[in-house]
Amino acid sequence: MKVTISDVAKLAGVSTATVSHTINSTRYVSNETKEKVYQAIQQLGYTPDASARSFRTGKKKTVGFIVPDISSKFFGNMIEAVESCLAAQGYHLIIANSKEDADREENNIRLLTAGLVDGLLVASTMDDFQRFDALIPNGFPVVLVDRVFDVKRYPSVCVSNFQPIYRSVCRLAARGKQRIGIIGGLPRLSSTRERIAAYREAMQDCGLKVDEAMIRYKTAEVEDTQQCLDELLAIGCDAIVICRTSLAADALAYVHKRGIRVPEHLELVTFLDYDSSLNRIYAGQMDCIVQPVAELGHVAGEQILARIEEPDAPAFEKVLTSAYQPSGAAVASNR
Amino acid sequence: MKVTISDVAKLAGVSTATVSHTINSTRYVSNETKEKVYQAIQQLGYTPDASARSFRTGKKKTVGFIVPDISSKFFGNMIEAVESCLAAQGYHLIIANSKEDADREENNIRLLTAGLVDGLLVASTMDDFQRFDALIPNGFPVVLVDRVFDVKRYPSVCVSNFQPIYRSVCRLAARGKQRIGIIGGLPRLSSTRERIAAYREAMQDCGLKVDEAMIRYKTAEVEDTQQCLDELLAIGCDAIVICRTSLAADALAYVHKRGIRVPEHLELVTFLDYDSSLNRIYAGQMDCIVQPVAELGHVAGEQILARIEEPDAPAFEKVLTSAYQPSGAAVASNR
DNA sequence: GTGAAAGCGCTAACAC
DNA sequence: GTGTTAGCGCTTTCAC
Repeated sequence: MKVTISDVAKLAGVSTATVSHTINSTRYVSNETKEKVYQAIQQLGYTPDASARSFRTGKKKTVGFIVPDISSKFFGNMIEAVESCLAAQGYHLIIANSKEDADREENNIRLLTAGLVDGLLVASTMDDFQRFDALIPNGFPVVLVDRVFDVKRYPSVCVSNFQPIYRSVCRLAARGKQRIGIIGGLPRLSSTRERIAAYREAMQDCGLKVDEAMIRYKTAEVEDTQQCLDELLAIGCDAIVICRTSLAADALAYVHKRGIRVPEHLELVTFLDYDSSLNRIYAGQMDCIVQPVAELGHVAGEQILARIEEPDAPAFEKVLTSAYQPSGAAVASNR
Repeated sequence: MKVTISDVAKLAGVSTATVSHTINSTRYVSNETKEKVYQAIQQLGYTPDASARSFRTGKKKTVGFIVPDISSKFFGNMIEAVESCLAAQGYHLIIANSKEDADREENNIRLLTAGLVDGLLVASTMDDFQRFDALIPNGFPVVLVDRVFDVKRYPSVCVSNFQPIYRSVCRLAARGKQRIGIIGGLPRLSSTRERIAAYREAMQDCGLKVDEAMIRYKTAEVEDTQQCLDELLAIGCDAIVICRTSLAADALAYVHKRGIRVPEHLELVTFLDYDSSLNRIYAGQMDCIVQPVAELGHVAGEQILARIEEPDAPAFEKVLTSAYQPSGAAVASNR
């Protein structure tokens, strides 16, 4: 049978209120009484029931995090940082995987906001702000992570996408590259759009012509990275910017297979997770854009906790900056 | 203000019982009444409160998973599979990170079993079964994942560690290798112990001498993979078996840096996550042991759900087998 | 075919 | 310094 607070109270010869106040340090209890209570708790092996407690108080001590891809290094590292941050404050983390599917995301938001969590972190796969907004109960604490909407109604934590791409293109141009291609991620995501915009702007600023064929997207339809590469190489690209870590390995493998040498025949710039194994092996051969994933997670965790305390604080936008690791730079060793 | 079931009942002109039965399909309700209830729910925007519900029913529809390293590809992929499996049955996943620290694990077990989850998946970092066992409330559904104890009181799902290592060593020996080294993971883990045991047995069976210096462990103390490698090379190893994916990249990078060619000068065998980028690039150069991570997660999810339904079912042990990908084999392409 | 009402275990007024 | 007690929102037994 389950041991309840009144069992403890009975055995200790005090009221349930006293037991509650004792374990929660929520009002003065004499040392003598405390002693009796702890004794009884010990003896019965009592553990307060978390679900009764959260039902009563309305606080779940739990945060939900909806990610588009749990198993990726990018979100994996972020999840780790978020969990650390929450655990330090006695909060738990519920993970939901949207798999880049808006319907799944919608479903997850509904389930989690219905009394399961105190706040929600979302790396949204939605492009429609109205749809997202309609799902969030009034005043429910939400922090957007990594991906934002045009309408800035929710606080967000993300990484600057513009600057590193702009800089990459300029560096390539300065080294004499003329036909710089780019492979983006899902076109609907804010991060992808920002990166492509940066690419266009940099190309123009460097006096290079933007050939629309040099802009490719890695979508579900374009299954094969190889195909993207073939097409870019076919139209004479001498440098390629890769916007997703997950493509970098495929690209390198394929390029090697075709006997194309990096960076002599083709220059590559890629986003890379800091502790990706690729980073340790290939960093010297290409410019790498390393996003501060752990910091992103940490800040996201802090912010959602802050909003749980203070749901009506004004929305803010926090933008972190990526590290830039030029080819040839020494690679920091990693744990 | 929060909309409750009685608000709905009032508006619909029925009792709360009827509302409850309507939304849960738990007893007959006339179509007419149903209609009224749904109408009221719609109108008020009612959502049943999950925490009241779980308090009342005792079912949280939530499973905890304590992992030693959230951000690793191995556990990341497993988490993904577990989440899929649970989500399909309407369950949520709470993730806790023990960071290979027994005290953190203990704390997590305590917190999660205290009314937060219906069942627990644990990839335990503990070596002391008594300690672990004492933490689990009587009859609480638990499934051990990837790491087991000598005492088989809990059901478990893991991967055969013996066979792939044994086979690797035999293959290396057959190719004429004489001094085969091995770098294991944390010595206290069941997986590590099984692998080292397999190594010893295979070496003996192949008529090779086991030099204790050829058995190294990657612990927190031995910070550097390079040091392990240097020492193994110094004592003349002509092949090395690497038991942790995370070491493989470091090892390859270092070996390349030292100008040692694989597999001409040194043969490598490594555990590798299926979708590791290394897999796609280096698989041809070394024998790889690919663990069925997703299947592991899927089975673990199934099993914990089964035990939540049937907590007293006899403990079982499920052992999955790794795939063996010999060097030179074509690498399966990956999403 | 539906309603009334008793709690689930806990916290937090309010009372003394 | 401690006790009494009213619920939190829901499910479910018992009754009609």
